[in-house]
Amino acid sequence: MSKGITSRAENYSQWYNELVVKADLADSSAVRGCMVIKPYGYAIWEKMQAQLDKMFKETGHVNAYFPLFIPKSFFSREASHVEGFAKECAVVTHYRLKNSPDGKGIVVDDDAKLEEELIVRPTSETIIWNTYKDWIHSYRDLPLLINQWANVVRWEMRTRLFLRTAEFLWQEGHTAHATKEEAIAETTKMINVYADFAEKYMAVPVIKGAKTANERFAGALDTYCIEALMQDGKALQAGTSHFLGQNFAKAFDVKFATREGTLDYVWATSWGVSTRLMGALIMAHSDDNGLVLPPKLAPIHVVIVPIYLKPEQLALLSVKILPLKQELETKGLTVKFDDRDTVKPGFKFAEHELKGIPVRIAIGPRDVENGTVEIARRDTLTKEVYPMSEAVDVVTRLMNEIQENIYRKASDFRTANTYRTDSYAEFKEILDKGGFILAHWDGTAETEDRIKDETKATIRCIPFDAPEEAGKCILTGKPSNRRVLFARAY
RNA sequence: CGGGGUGUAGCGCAGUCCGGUUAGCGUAUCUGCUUUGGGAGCAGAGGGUCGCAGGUUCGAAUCCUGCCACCCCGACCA
Repeated sequence: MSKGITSRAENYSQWYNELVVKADLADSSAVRGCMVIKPYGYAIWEKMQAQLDKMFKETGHVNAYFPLFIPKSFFSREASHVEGFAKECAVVTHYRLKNSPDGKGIVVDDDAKLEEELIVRPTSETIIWNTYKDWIHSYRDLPLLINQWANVVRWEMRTRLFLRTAEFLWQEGHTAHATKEEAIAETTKMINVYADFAEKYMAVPVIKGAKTANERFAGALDTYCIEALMQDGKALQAGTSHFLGQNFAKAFDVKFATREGTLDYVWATSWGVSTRLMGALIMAHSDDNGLVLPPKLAPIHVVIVPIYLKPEQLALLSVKILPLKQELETKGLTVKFDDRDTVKPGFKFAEHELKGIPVRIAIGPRDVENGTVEIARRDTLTKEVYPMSEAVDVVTRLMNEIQENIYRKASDFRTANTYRTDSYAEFKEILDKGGFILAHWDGTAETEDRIKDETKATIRCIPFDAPEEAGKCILTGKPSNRRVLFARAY
């Protein structure tokens, strides 16, 4: 890496603070571990939301909303779930404040203690399954395919902007099915939706696979995930889809009358992606000049910068620019005409690059004279002069080219940083450089833990497409029949 | 929760060890003129509970005590 935003930083938090703050995406908030998502950052999230929501609906899901507060007793009904989440929950214990007797501000009113504490949801399985009990009685009520867009709170000991904030925005799908097979099919379907979204929209290549028992969601029988590789060589879990079996149905007593007239517990799945995807997007593509956004998720596709000396010249340029803007908009593009007279063109160029706007058009008096425009692309930082008449075609073509190019770049990067090794010594060396490692593992939690302790590497997943291959565990030498994906992760 | 660090103008920092002019620099902001095809220049102006509370002192950003907040490293983490 050369000089610039990505290389100046000594660690990723610093990298992040520098880029995220400068590109106007988010700030740390006054509240521990939380963030303020700024308008430009939120606009990117809205684009993600819109596309994901469309994909959920295309796969038969509908949206609903469930409470933020979960009675503590709900939580303890599923044993492994409470074990997985209890340590990191925010708890509401009182419902009133009062003026402090000493006149110094406000204190919690001890008389207003809740009989049962409320947990601020870290995930909604429990409150949703408590509701599903009333909604599901017959096989005719199934499948129930619901998604919720919400905020959740997890009081993590250590937070990182976008990657692990105390409060974050996400969607969580919660489905109920009559059969095990159907629930597993749903789990697979949704991990595929996530993978498609990551690759086709975010332009981030991902590896689909199953989590090991150690890394599985608390309360799930199986967890599928997509894993992406960031530019610093660390892995990021970008989305998960869980097969919950009948665990929650049993915990919340959700039974249904089958077609055959028997009574059975329903089969469940849950799946989610969060604002962490913003982190993935930033870390996967950004360069030393700032953010690089895939056109399909960029809030602004094209910025037009007029170059002029006097206000009269801006008026003349506008005559050329406004019709061009309009024509681009009819092609479905979002176009910003940056006619601010408070900053110079050079400043605008740098600013739009920092924000990752895919294409920039500059028009000055020289262009008006020649009937041309200058078109610059963010991904390659190259610029060329075209006849005005070709501008719309060039820009629409560039949208596809840039989308493909940044995917290819990320994909090439991943290929170059994915290793296979059968030597534990080499395994450790590779980890220090960063990247994915495909290696054999004996399948035991003990080995997985020991590797984690010794190297900080975790098994990201057992890739679905891992071919059968006889080998020996990298640590113990015991037999293994396929390679699994190791990496240091966020 | 353990280890380390930092709190001084919107932002970034110096000053603190060794107390002493009116608390300073960069940047941003405002005004004016000149500039405008890659982050403008000059001149002037405004902006401060020095994290909070107490103490020592003729005098505290600076020393002492207590507290708070944030950041980094670790433990932890669908």
